[in-house]
Order: sequence, then C-alpha cells, then structure tokens
Amino acid sequence: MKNIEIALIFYKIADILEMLGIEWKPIAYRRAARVIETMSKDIETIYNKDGLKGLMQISSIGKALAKKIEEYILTDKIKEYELLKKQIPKGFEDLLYVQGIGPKKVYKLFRKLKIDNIQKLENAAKKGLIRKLDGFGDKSEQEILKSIEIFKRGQERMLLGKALPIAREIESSLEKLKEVKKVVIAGSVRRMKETIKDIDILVISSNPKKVVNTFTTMPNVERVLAKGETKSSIVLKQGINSDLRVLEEKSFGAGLNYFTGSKDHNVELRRIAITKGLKLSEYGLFNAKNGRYVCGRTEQDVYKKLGLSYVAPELRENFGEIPAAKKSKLPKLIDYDSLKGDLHMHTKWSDGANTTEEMIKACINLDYKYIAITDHSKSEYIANGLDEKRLLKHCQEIDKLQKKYPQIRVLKGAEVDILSDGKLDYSDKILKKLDLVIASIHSRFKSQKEEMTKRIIKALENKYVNIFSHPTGRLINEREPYEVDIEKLFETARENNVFLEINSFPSRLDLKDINIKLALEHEVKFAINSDSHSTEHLKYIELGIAQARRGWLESKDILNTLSKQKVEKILQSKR
DNA sequence: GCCGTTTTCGGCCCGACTGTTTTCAGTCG
Repeated sequence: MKNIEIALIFYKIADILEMLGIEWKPIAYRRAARVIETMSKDIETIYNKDGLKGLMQISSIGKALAKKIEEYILTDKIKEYELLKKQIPKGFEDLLYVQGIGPKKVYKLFRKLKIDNIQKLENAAKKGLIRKLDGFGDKSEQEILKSIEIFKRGQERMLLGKALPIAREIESSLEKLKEVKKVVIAGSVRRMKETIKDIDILVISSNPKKVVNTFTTMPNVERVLAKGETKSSIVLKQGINSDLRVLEEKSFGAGLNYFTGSKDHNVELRRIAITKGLKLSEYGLFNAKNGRYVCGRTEQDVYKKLGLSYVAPELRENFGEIPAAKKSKLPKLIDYDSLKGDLHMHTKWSDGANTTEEMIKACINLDYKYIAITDHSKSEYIANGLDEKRLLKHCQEIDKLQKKYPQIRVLKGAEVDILSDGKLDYSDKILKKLDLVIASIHSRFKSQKEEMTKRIIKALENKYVNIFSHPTGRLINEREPYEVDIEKLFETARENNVFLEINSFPSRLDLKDINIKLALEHEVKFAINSDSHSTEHLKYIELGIAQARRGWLESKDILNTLSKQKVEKILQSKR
C-alpha cells in the first residue's frame, strides 16, 4: 500500500514550496496528502482499475496530482520532488518544526544567514546574529533557543491512554473555580485520536482572566508559551502542551466545534457556511453580509443550520463524514456503555498481575455479563505461557470459580500463538476443550509479506479460532505493523467467521481506526477487548470503543455487545 | 494545484497572540 508514502512526499513538497515562498500550491498538496493518508482504499488498486480518471475521482486530486501519483506508482519516484529536494539542503525542513518559526522566517534565515539546519540555527542564536535581522529581536532569539531545546527532546505524540487522564485532571482543577460555568476537553482528546499532540481545554466563564491565571499557574506547568485575555498555551511537566480558550456561553457550541477540530473538518464546515452566505468562527455562525449572529449556543444548532446531521467528535476527520452528514447517512455509533463483556485478559497463570478470582471480581464490578480468561500458550516462555497440563488445570480452577460466581459467565479461553508455519501452539484436541480461542502473532514480525499473509490465513482457517487478536502487531511509537496483505486477511476472517479484535491497550489500539473502517467495508465482524494484564487495565476498554467509533462501527458489528446467550451460541457453533 | 446551484478564472477558513512594530506580519491552532 503506497498511500502513506505518497502522502508523505506531498507533505514534503508542500513544505519545500512554502519555504520557497510559493503560495496556494502548498495548501493543495497538503489537502491531497491528508485525503490520501486517511482514505482506507489502496490508491494503487484504484489506479490499476480506473487509471488517471479513477485517481481524479478522489476529492482534492486533479490532473496534475493524479499524474504525480501515477508516476510514483510506476517508477517509485516523483521527478519534481527529486528536483525540489536538490534545492533544499538536508535537515532544512526540521526548521519548520521549531515552535514559533514558520516558512517565512525559515526562508529569511536561509537567505540572510545561510541557516539550513537546527544546529546552525542554534549557533546563530547563541552568537546573537538573529536579533540583528529585520523582523527579529532579542525576544525572538531567546524563544528560538528555548524552542530548540523542546524540539531536541523529541516530537513524539503522546498516547491517548496517557493524555486522557492528564486532560481530566486539568478539567477537574478548573472546574473547582467558582467563576467557571463549564469546562470541556476538546481537541484530539475529545476526538479520541490514538495519539495526542496537545491537550485542548475549553472553558465557559465570565471572568476569563481568572481562568487564564489559574491555568498558567497549575503545579504541573513547566513553561508558559502564551498568555492573553482569553487564550493561553503552556508546556506541562508531563511533556505535552496544553491550550486553553475561554468563551462566553452563547459561543459555546461554535467554540467547542472549532476547538474540537479536526482542522480539516472545520475548514470544510466553513466552506459550507460560505456557500450558504454564512460565516463560521469560534464565536458562532453569522450572516456574512450584515454580521448578525445566527446561532452558536450548541454544536447541534451549528450542524443543523449548515444542513448537516450532528457529527460525533470521533468522526470529525474529514474522512467522509461531511458528505454522509449531508445525506443523513452517518452510522449510529456504538455507545461507550454497550459492551456486555471483555473477551481477552490475562491472570497470574501467565503474565498477568492478578489472580483469576481477582479478575472475575473486578469484572463483576463493571457489571459485565460474561468474560473470557485467555492466558498465553506454551511458546510464550517469557510470558510464562501455559503448556497443555497447566492449561487443563487452569480450566479446572475456572470451573470452580464459575460455581462460586454464577452472576457472570466465565469462558475458558486462551491466547494461542500462531507459529511461524501458521499452525497453532495447541493441538485441535486441546483447542476443542476451550470455550473461546484467540489467535495471535507474537514472533517473527519481520517476515516477508507473502509469508506473513500465508501464515495468518492458515491460522484463521483453523476451525476452532474465534478471534484474531491485535491484527497488525503494531506498537504505537515503538514498532511498525508487520507486512501483510490486509484486505486478504479481512476476506479470510469474514469467510471463516473469525472476529477481528480491536485491542484497547493504549500502545496497541489495533486494529486502528482507518483499518477498522476498511474491514467494515469487507463486512468483517469485530470484538473489542482490553487485553488486560491487571485489574487496572480493564478500564482501557474505553479507548478501544473510541477507536471502534472512529472506524464508524455500530453495536451490531461487535460480538461483545451481544447477550450472553447469543455469544455462547456463536462460540459453540465452532466447537 | 484544486474547484465551481455565485464562477472554467479567481478565489482558496477564521481569529488570537506575539514581537517588532507605529499599524502589522508571522505563526499557530
């Protein structure tokens, strides 16, 4: 799949053009890059089927960009990009990622001081050369040095599972102020994106000054980047930025919409507003001619006035949700409280931190109607995987506990390794004795695509396999997904009635949103699991549900929204 | 470079904050 590669090149072309002072083209390249990056279909497949015409059907792609995509598919190169790169020294585009420096300043620094990488920028700032340039001064020179430090510390985005509790903490500390009417977490955290660049907080208050002051003096503030009347930006000690915006009540809906993003979603909304003779900003929806306020108190009002059905935050990625909202064709997303059980968790028997009984009790507290205990199989030496003898013993323990806790159905399961030849780590005879079988890849991630695809297909064709866990094997910020023909994988899952897992563990979130959407188009069914290794992890299920929502899933697409009876019936049909 | 129930040419989202400015350009979200 070349989508990501092409998108990346388009982004880079946009950066370079922008630094060369060329207007508008960068916007077109970025818009196209964004579309290509987030579409679930393989762009090469589209080209092979319908050629240039097919490519031009994609929004934001015209003749010129279609030709460039064709060129990349056929030759693995885009000539114009190669030429542009020659004009730009290595490390040049890093400069754009320094906070406070944009394309105009980069261009000036290059022209006047021959600065073309971060090191040279730092040296020049330390020598006091930058303050002498027109448009720069003492302050900007110091800011540049501070920003370089932050840049060096790393640009990694924070896991949603880590950012969410921090955001909720800020939320509750601002809520304590009596001047505050409402606090909402907005931005990518509200959209439940898998990683977060900064935490956006929206506050409704008639005393913005007080709110801004409190915000900038919280104990976990490391540095204040900006502090104005109604807006502020800080760096937190946890290593993430946070932005605050204070608005009046009548702007709440428009403000929340604006501050939730995504940027691309907002830009689309504003374009629609213009076609209707309106103007949309964070203050509300206004008549473009006379500037009169139309609405803005709630998000629902804004969408309605724009002729759209309400779009849930998780869908606001300009992912196709706007055309769907126009036609009232948005999915009825799965709710955060619709899961009746969790079908993937570990205990002390393998690498979990809690006993089977502790896990069961914790799940009863969550009001689950059923769960599956799924410890590792014998190949997982490091994880203390169970051999056949221990597995059967563990099953006896579960039977006993089942009698003690009749209010919850405890399924006897296992997370079974898929060996390198595609066979499973337990024999069919053993698998048959279990209520539920999860198959997983935990080894040889670097195999060739064909080999990996064959290996997985063989495993999914085993008639006892119910769920394929963390289907792409990626670990966010740590490990790329393994190479696999993902559409073939989806086809095999559907044909063999294997549920694909949406693994809720913060660093996994696997399948991820766009793959979920693609799998849905292949009519695959899913299971949302926590993969808990302690009772503390059970709550991560929220993150998995969020990704399911981002992948446009409804309750009916998901195994563990079903009643205990229905789930048992489905599982037994494979025994 | 894209796109069109305003347009095939001339637009392209909107506003706050900062620093270096005497009224605004650049950056950011």
